[in-house]
Amino acid sequence: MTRSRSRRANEAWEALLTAHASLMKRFAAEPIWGELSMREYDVLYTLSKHDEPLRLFELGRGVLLSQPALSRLVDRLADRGLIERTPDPEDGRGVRLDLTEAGRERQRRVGGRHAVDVARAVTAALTDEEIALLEAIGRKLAAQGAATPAQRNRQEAVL
Amino acid sequence: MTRSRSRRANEAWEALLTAHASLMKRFAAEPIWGELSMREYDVLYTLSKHDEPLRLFELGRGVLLSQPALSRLVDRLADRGLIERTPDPEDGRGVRLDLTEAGRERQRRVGGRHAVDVARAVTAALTDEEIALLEAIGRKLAAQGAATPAQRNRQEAVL
DNA sequence: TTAAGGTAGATGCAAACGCATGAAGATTGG
DNA sequence: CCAATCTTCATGCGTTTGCATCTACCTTAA
Repeated sequence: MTRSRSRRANEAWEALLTAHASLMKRFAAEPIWGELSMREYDVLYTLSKHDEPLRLFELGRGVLLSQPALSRLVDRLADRGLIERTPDPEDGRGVRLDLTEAGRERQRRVGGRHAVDVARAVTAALTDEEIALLEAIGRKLAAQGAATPAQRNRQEAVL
Repeated sequence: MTRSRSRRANEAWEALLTAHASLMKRFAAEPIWGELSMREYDVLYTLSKHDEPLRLFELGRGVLLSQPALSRLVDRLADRGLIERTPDPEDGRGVRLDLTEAGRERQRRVGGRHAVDVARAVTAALTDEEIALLEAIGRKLAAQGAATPAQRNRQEAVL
């Protein structure tokens, strides 16, 4: 019945969490980051993946950080000249974020070294087939996480 | 050649990161946590998995947190009566950490609700086979992360 | 035995975070 | 058209984090 399937789902999730924590520690310990924290790098990397500037809230979808924290993280990166912040002409509330040339260059430098470490760790642990499966499974899970934005009006509605 | 394999490894890792961030946000948004942060819950959960008390540094292996931060997080949980902290009789430097009855009870309560959410998300996204694969792959990656504790004496040794 | 070096955990302090809230532009319904 | 509501981002403030460092204890080797 469902019992076993739920249990297995939880065990798989725990395995994912453990893998995440374990490898993140490993990567964080590598002497490749320079002045960047991993979170800052994550933001630079996300921006580097997109050609058009991103809105702050779009950036927020990919980053595990509260909106105010992200807002200030972007502040700092802008102060350091790695990110350009311009008001969105199509939405007076919004901000358009883009890498500066220095930011793009910095991302490439650090990203190149980091990619080596990632490849080393992942290929050492998994076969080609497992790597492909991990990517497919990760995408499915990510899609699931993004869905169903909210339906929590129960408790509040009652009071 | 190695090129493609490295690239695939990086894409798989990115998929894992995205899945992690996406689902963590989802779970964090659930109204099940009460007075606990997810990090605090993580510590309670880790302790609940072990019968004997854990050392602080053992706890640290599973938690993505610096040693001082973990030390103080445990402080707070002890102040709240959820964790018991006793000096290790076999190692004068060490501390033995265990859940109090209140801590165990709190973990069970929150953990039960959380497990439901995890199962819902994971089973909605994956087949039984994928769930099994995710668990196997996660364990392999975690083992890889834990291995090779350190061999960074190159740069330092040179100077 | 004891000096040198290593490991476990705690603490001072500045930086970063989350929550609550605010200001301002967008959107929607009457 | 405009009031009410929602969305986007910023800011005040108390809490938590990380880095550097310290103390205390363990281990090793001479």
